[in-house]
Amino acid sequence: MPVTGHTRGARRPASIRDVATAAGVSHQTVSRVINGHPSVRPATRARVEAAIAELGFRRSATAHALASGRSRSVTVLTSNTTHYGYAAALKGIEEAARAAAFAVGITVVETDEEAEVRGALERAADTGGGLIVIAYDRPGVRALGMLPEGLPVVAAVETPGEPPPQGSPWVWTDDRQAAREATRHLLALGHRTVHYLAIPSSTRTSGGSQRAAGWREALREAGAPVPEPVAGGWEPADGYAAGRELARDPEVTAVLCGNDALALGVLRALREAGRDVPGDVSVAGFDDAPASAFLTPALTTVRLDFTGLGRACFSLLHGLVEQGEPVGPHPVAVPRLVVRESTGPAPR
Amino acid sequence: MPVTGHTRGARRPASIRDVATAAGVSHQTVSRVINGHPSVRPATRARVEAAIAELGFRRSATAHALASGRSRSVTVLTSNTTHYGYAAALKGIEEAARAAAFAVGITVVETDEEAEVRGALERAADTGGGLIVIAYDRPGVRALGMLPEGLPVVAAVETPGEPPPQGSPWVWTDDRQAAREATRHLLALGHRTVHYLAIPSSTRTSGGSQRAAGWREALREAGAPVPEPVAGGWEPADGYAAGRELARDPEVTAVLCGNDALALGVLRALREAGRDVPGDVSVAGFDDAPASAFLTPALTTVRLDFTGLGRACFSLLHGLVEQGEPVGPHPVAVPRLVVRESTGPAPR
DNA sequence: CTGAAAGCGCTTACAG
DNA sequence: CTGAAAGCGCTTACAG
Repeated sequence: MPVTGHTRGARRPASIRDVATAAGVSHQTVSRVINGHPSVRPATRARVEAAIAELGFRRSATAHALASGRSRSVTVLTSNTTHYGYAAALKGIEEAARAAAFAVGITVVETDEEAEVRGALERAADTGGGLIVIAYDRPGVRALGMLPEGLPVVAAVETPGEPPPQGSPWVWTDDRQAAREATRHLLALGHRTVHYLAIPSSTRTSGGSQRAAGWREALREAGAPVPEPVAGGWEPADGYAAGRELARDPEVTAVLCGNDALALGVLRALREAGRDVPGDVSVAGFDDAPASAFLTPALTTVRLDFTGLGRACFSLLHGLVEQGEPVGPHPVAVPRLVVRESTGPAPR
Repeated sequence: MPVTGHTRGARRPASIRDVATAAGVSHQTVSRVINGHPSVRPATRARVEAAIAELGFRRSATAHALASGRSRSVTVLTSNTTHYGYAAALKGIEEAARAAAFAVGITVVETDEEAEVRGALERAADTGGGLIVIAYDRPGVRALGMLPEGLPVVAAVETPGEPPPQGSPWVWTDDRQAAREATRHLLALGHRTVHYLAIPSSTRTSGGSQRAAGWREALREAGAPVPEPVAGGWEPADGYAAGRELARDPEVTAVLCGNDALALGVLRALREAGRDVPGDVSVAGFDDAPASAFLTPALTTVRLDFTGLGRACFSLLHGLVEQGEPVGPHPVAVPRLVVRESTGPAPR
């Protein structure tokens, strides 16, 4: 038989009314002091604060949310929590949220199906908190397209190019420029062209991301041939599979990968095929994941500050919900190419 | 001037009362149908359901939580969200929670300071949901020691050895046995002994974890000398630093690492020092992270099903809050040693 | 500066 | 099988 009642001695958490009684004021006054309202006499405030301390009172977040319609919380909508960039952004959001005493919820949306996305959005709206959407891929972009009105949201996007929904602040890093730089680096090494191994992007085609765009631009600027981008995935295994194909083609001497995990798989495939890196082919990645500097060969890659981006997302959101101020789009740390051992002069 | 009122035409979400009016019943009856209460006449139920569909009604999770004192949510308390094991466990929890339509919150606790841990616990309790604590390290273990009563909690622990707090279900993998196996594997290859590079553990000393215990047991069983465990960290950079030291000692021919990330750093350090793996020294890891099979040499490691463990945690918690049933400790998938290229016969 | 009233959207006994 | 009442713990106008 399930026990429902409280055991004697089990302390029900103190409510605002318990505090009021203890301090000899109305619960309304208690509400004022916990909300930092200015018009409370110092002596009154002191009494209330003493009662709060004594009873160990903590305001119920759920009651607060219901009554006020708002809550100190943020939910992050993402399609994934483990891939390096996503995990790092989540980490940045969490750190900033914790510092601001905001609760963080996470809702992952795996597809861009309307019902699934809508459900996630409605649940987020119901919390009375804010929303951060990681819009690097289809589910995220879809969510941005169907935001319920009144929901405070900031998004981490690939590019601020598309029309911002109802003036929501967007945060991004200049992936395109970074890809262009990485490609130029490879071209400057004497490679005739650079092949691109793509991660799934926010657009339908694997060649539609900002990274792909930057790569393509650099190639065109240099008058180099533009090979078809090859569709990769997220994981080393995907890179390995693609790498085996790439290894067969003696024409490929340089490959830029959409992330470091793919590059890692490519490295392995190349080695198995007997092609030396960087002697025969150069490989570069994106992210600068913690492992990348310790691979052999150490990976040339584009350092992206996802954690900083996460923090920026949160601080923008915080401004939005606290001050209600309109906040503009907001770029963060510029990506930086880190040249290590996996890229070198073109063969011959 | 902040706009407070609703714009004309902006739809306030339908409440239980709106539905009641539309269906010609009391809001109480609406409550019954949305909660699947049996005693509702089919015709009545149908009318209510039609009204729900028409108005697009969704029950407010926060009102539900306040009124009932319970909510369909789980908060996971962890010290980290990015290290492989933690991230994978979180992923498992999230997937299972999503399938059960539970919201998931995450609160990270970086230290085992009492105030910090207590705060996190109280916030979790306030949600009216359940708690999953990842207790592989000090913050988590500390949390288990100060659980508020009445909070449904399940923990992922290193070992079920310590006294379970108020009969909470614990989930674990047999890390000790796994470490023992890995160590035996190395010993069987002819190594005189095996060095252990530790991740931070739930106990004060780096040699206090279950992994360390299993390693030590295997050594003792074999009558091999037991070297002092070396304190590592979590990241490849930590493994690299430790690896440089290890590389100096010609006596070390086999090293077991507390996780794959450390092993990756050790691999690099060894190579830089001119020591061949596995020719001169064998290296094994723990986790079987996605990258490990694609390193060169491919890493011998212990495969741990963290995602499954996360799922198990959630399902236990689900049982706890839905059926109120007491649930016992619960082991999950046995770890499995995966032998690849980084371990081989002892030199000479 | 402070209090009495009403209400946020639901649930929980209690009647019928 | 269904409804009227009270209440979850807070906040929001409204008075004074």
